[in-house]
Parts: sequence; C-alpha cells; structure tokens
Amino acid sequence: MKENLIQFIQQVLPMSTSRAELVVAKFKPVKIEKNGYFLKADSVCNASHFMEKGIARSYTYDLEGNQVTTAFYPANTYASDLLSFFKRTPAKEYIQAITDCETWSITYEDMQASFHAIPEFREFGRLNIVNQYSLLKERMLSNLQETADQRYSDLIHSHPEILQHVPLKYIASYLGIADTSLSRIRKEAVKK
Amino acid sequence: MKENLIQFIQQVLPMSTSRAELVVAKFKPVKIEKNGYFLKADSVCNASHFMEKGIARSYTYDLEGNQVTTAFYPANTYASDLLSFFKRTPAKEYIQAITDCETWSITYEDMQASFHAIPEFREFGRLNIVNQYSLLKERMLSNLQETADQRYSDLIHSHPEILQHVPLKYIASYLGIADTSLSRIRKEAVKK
DNA sequence: TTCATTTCCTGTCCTATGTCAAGTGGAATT
DNA sequence: AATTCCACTTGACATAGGACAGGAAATGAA
Repeated sequence: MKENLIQFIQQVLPMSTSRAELVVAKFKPVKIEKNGYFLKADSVCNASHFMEKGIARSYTYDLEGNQVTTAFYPANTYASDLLSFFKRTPAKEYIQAITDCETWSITYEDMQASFHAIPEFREFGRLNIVNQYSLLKERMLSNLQETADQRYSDLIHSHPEILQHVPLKYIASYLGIADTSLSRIRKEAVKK
Repeated sequence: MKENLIQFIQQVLPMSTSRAELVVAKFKPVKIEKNGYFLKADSVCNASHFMEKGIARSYTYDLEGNQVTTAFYPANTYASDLLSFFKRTPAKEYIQAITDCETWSITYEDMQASFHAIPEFREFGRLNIVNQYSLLKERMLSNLQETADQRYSDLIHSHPEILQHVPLKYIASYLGIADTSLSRIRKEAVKK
C-alpha cells in the first residue's frame, strides 16, 4: 500500500525496506476532495502530507488581495507548510486540493515521537527539508535568470500533469506573470 | 566569547544557557581574509559557519558565464551550502568573504556527533534549516511580486551594512537586475 | 434548456528593465 | 607621474511583460 511513500523515503535517504517500514508506520491515509483544504492560513499546520494521488497547490494573497499560487504538489511530492509545521506558528498559506487527492499523512506529535525513536526518521526529515530548500533555491534562480516562457516550458516539461488539471491563471501567478501574458506565451509556444 | 552564537541559537530554539553552551561547544573560531573562500564550487561543503564579524556572499555562474550573487551573509547570520553540507554532494556555489570575516564554524562530523548526543542540537539544526527555507520563500515571493526598486529598498533597509561594503554589481545580480538598471534605480531613489 | 459565472484569448497602449556603447572618477600598478 | 583597471553612471534604443477592456468558449446552476 505504502510503496510509493517507502520509495520516496529511500530515495531521500537509502535504508533497508524494513527500516523504511518503521519510518512510514505512523503515516495514515487521508482523502481530500477537489477544492478541499489541507491547510488554511492562520491555523497551525498540524499534518504533513505525502501526495499519493492528485494535485494540490499552496497559495497566499498579495498586498492587493490577489491570490498568488506559491507551489504545486503533484503525486509523489511532499506537501506541507514547513515553517508552520515545525515552528507551531500560524500558516501564511492555504494548501488546497485541485483534484481529488489521496495522501499519506502524519501529525506533528507522531513525527516528533518518531524522530526521537528512529534515527533514520530524523535524518530523513532533515534531508527532506534540505531537498525542499534546494528545489526552492533552483526555482528562485530560474525566476531571476530565465524569461517567463523558459520557466513555463521548464514547468510543463518537468510536470506535464499540472497542465492537464490546473487552471492557467494559477500557473501564471506561480510563474509570476499576468494570465494574459501566459496566454500570449502559449500562443507563441504553439508556433514552435 | 560565543555570546552572539549562543544568542542566535536561543533565538531559534529557546533553551537554558547551560544547554546552549553544550550546543556551541564544537564551534571553533575561523578567520577568513577579504576575498578568501569559505567554500568553492565542486567541493563538498565540510563546515558550516555562523558569521561573527564581516560580510560574505555566495555566488554561482549562469549559462552565459556571468557571476550571479545568490545571497549575502552579514554578521549574526548562518552561512553554509545546506545541500552540499548535509547531503555530502559537490557544491554548486562559491562562498566568499567580501570583507575580513570571523566566524564560529563546525565540521560535518562534529555536527553529526552532536546531533546524536544533544537532542536540543538536532532540534536547533532542523529549525535553523526551516528558517532558512522560510527566508528564501519570502525572497522568492518578493522577487515575483515586487518591482526592483522595492526590492532594493527592502534590502538596504533590512541590511544597511551591505550597501556600505558590497560592490553594487553584486547587489544588482542578487536582485536579479542589470547593474545599469540598479544605477538608475538609485538615481531615482535619491530624488525621493 | 437558459442564464450566470468563470476561464481563456486578443488588441491597444504603457512601463520597467535589458542591451550596448561611451564616459568619468578613483584605486592600484608600474 | 603615467597607465591600467575597475566601479559606477548615463544615453539611446529595444523588448518583455503589465494594465485594461472586450469577447468567445467552457462550465456550472436553476
């Protein structure tokens, strides 16, 4: 049942399958319907989710009150507000299901307990955060250095499933451009 | 001697000063002269540094071979290539002293040993990474949503010491703009 | 079905920023 | 002192992307 999660963990930190089964023991299956919320802003993120099926996104609001999509979470990625989860502070973001989703989820308490009991778990936890940090850094660099059409092209090549299910306006704000601009970029891209 | 480091740690994770002294025990003083390197690309980051004095920056090269400054590390911040340090992989970045620097530094081996021995240390380590992640996220959002002159203004207000010591071209590439554009932004800013 | 809403595309015009080339002043080198 | 760099500025022009308004197409509700 938890093969994907186990594989994900072994990819972050190689370990025997028997150890990995210990690590995943406290993850429980959760289903969230399309448009439902994993997390709402101003509440403390109490669970951390591995995406088994479906696509979610995180978003927040800018100063003018517009929604800004900050990340997409397709299957086999890890969805959580790290700051809120680990520091027990109110989240600044919403995490919402774009399609029906199934996850393996673990609460803060269970994770802390497992961190204490299972050295591999805490090492996995640390490396998982470091990986997220690294992905974010690459994304920031690509925002600084690449043009919007390069970033769009990168996104749909690395995660084509996003294009299938996600409204373009979400993708536009994720890329940091107006939805009209994305529309034009797509028009140009078709020509090539 | 290590007051600043101890204060930094207690700010990340409140704990008694006696516990904090355990945590900082393995940090050693290091001096790096202006233009010297904390870390070079392609080597594994073997030490993690708390900036006691001075300013450093990290940089990498873009596809056209231009240097891109990715971060500044003024006093009382934590300078390290997290991915290289924790995953033991070759760094993609250089970390260079912009002025003469003094740091408190710890090796990977000492940190791993202390992680095992001191629960507060590993909790501090995790929260420290989470904080870095959160700062990076805020920076990415400001890159997406704010104009270059807003970002410049944010930077010099939050870290005025950077402007004193750092060549403008480094600041420009950090902000993701051409140095000529930064020059014009500064001209406009003077008027206001 | 019909009506309302949302999503997406397109045209026009505008602004922020990039590119390239030239020039100034200061610091370092000889 | 003369020379060479380097950091920084400035001007002219080009371009990516934003703002706003209008309209087509898809979606959802009644």
